Amino acid sequence: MNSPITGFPKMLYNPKDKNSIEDYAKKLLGKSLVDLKPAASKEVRKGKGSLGEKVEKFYFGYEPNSSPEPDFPDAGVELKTAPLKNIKKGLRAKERISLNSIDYTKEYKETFETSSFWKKNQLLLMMFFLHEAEVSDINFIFKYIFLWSYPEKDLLIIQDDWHKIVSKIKSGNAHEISEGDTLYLGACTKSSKSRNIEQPCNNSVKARKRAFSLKQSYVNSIITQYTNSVDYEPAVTSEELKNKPFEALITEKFEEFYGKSLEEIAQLLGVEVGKSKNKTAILCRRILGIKGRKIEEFDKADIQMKTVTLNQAGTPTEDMSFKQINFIDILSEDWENSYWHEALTKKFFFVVFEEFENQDYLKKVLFWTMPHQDLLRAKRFWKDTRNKIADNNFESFLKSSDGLDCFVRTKGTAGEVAKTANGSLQKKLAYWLSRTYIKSAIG
DNA sequence: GCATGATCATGC
DNA sequence: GCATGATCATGC
Repeated sequence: MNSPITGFPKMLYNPKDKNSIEDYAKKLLGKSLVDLKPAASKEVRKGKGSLGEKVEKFYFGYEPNSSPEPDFPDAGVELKTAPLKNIKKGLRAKERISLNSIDYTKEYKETFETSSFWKKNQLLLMMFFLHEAEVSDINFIFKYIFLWSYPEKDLLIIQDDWHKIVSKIKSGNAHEISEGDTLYLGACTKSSKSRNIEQPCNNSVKARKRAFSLKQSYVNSIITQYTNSVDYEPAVTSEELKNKPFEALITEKFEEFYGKSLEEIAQLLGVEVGKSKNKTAILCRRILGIKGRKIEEFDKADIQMKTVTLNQAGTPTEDMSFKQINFIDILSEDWENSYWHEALTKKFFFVVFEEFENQDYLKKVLFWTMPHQDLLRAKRFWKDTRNKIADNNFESFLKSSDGLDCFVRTKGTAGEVAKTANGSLQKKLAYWLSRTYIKSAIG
């Protein structure tokens, strides 16, 4: 134990026994920290992570620390308090879970088994609480508390993720690490205020400070597994993952249909796809053996599947639309927590068809993450758009003919309008990526 | 062939 | 009822 607080009652739990720790933690279910530990109200610290520190100090009775060991070293248990949000369908992860920060100078010398991530985070005591605006953290109610270890199949993907992150450090590209590089285990940026730091294999470019993290989408899957509300189907098996990386396995499943038309593929699979606008998306799921709507690994990794149709010149026939611009929300965003940044730092899965004599033929598929340089250009576009909205200037957004990667264009059902910050109404607009840019991305 | 404004189909 | 992904229709 790390320096127990003097006078703390002995043996509320056995710090060497994971089950004892879990049982003791579970006494907080349906309660807030201050319900059981009124003394916590004296602590003045606020902000992100402060509830976790208060739980450590007032509930478990040890001082928060930044040790490379798990919080309960003898039991191998790392404590994680994590916020939930309430949406229509129930409780969901409010954000990713940040784990230990990455020491670029050390991590790349390790194997997965000796890595800082694995040493500290192989067994997590999850303490999910419902976050509420305008409520102080000691009053948040704990909803789910349980020990979490990674299922074998997830762990195969997480190992691969760890190797991807480390290989960027090794190749001197720590400054180009993106959350879209990996599937479940991410390398998220630390506070935007922290200065860039040295990386070991590249003396000329500093890198953002990052921490290992479980992606928000993966945290959601932890919750749905715990609450038995899984609604997705797997595209690959553990056995397959032992032989090949996820991306290669998925690509293979599509390769056997390269050169075939939508109709031919449907026929070969013995499925009916109809004529709707989402027929391609349905067919893609069928190719992966998915009968329903959700693909387990795509869902957990938050991979954006996008279908692209090329004309005979090899240019996509359409630009690619994203969400509507929320004219009010964008004003309180900064770049790193903006919708557009989030949308572009995800991993994409492009399914590319080629149009020929009114038929669409499957040409290829690829996983893609936006390169760092392009993201910097997207940032300039986003700032321009945000500034114009802030100035109530809705007449001069960057548009398709400006020839940039990103532009603003209308979107929405017949004549729909949306509110702006000053209460006026404007035609609904969306973020778009130009077909020229998509062409260069899919190569 | 492309830029642009507009709208559809689906699902939640 | 509306957001989202996708596509259409028109004009040049």
